[in-house]
Amino acid sequence: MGTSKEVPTRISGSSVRRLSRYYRTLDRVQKQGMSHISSQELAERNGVTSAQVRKDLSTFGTFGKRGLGYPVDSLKDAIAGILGLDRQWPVILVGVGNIGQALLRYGQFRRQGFHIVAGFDVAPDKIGTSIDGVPIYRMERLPDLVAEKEVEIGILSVPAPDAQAVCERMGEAGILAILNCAPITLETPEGVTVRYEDMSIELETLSYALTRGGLQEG
Amino acid sequence: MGTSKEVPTRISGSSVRRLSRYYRTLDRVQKQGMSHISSQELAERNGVTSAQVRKDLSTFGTFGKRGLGYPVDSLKDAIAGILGLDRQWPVILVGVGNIGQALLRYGQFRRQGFHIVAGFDVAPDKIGTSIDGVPIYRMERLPDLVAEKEVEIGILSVPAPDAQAVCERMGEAGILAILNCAPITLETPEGVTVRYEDMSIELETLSYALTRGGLQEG
DNA sequence: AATTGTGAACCTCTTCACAGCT
DNA sequence: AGCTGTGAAGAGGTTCACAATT
Repeated sequence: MGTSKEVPTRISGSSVRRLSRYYRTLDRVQKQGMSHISSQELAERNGVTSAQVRKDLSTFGTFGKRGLGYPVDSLKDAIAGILGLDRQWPVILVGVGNIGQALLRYGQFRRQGFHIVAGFDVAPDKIGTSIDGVPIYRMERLPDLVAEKEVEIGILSVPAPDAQAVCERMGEAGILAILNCAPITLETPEGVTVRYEDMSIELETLSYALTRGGLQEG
Repeated sequence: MGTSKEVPTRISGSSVRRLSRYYRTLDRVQKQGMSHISSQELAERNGVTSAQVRKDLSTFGTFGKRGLGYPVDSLKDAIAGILGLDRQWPVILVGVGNIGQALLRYGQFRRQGFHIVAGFDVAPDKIGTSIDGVPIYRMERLPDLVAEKEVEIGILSVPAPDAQAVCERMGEAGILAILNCAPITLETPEGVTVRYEDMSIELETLSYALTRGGLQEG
């Protein structure tokens, strides 16, 4: 029965990530036919405390029933609404190299509502082809395709030395949110949100943990 | 001249990630022939404050010269030592699918000291082949190859439903650190460190930012 | 004059603990 | 009795601001 509260001013990235994980859990238990779930169980399945789960949810409304737990169906819908997963997001991908191609072929995104509608690259042998049904265009087409398909989200998977320049072109083309897979810190254009997907850094974090023994936080 | 302090008990993941980024910046400016760099400049290039940079470094020792900044060469070496980047890390990869193959072909890891020495899969048509020079084995070979090559780090890139079981087999085989690319929260075996590389969650974070407008933290 | 290293202040996120529903 | 929702307490991480040093 998600009583919606006033929009909370600003939520931390970690809190949003946890909501995504709860959503997955709810999707899974829903398929198993479970009708209610307690903060305790949601917590255990996600490696956090039950207080954390309740706090995260209470930021956005009152979803549970005391003594009973949370109704799976309506909580799932509520989180979908909060995260904006109750719609389709057209996405473009710039950089159809090794990693970019794998992402184009990764069907999971589409299933979750993120539909890659176009790829972009500079390599002449890639332009004009299509990968897993996604057409590959030359970089010059970026602005008009972003406008035409009303795309707000872009995946950046070019080599590190090109990433900053491409990031700027994406911003100019009207992209508002970038998932950066290049191993470099970007100077973000005004009004654009950037998230990092950086495997090298995570490997180095593991290297640190093995070298020094132990890390705070999951 | 990195005076090493007593080993700090426990460092946050974010702090380690920032050190990785500083390391990259140092690598870049070193190639440009810069001999010293200030906390201010290191900060700007990484989107943090100069106090943050100084605090991060001071956890591990005294590396700078007041009035001058940090000597690039020796600071880079010091961070390499802290993160354990002053050696080669043999790595195994389990799950030679779409994403796994891209990672096998991604040369960047090797350049950073993470050398994928073997891939594992259940598909008979993959077993016995090799991808970009990395031989692919059947899952049963996991324990003996981990032992033989003295591998501590593993990349997990199997489909979500198989991830928990594979994670446990990796733990039993002697793997101590896992980079999980499957979109699911793992119940970590005792003594094993896990990091998540979860593009779907980052996309959902972007979806949230676009829907609700704004996110805390970079 | 410039810039580090760091205690103290500040802020944010997490956990506690318990009142209040069901 | 069971479990949520939440104010208050507690931890942890970040920034301030300035003495110390080159």
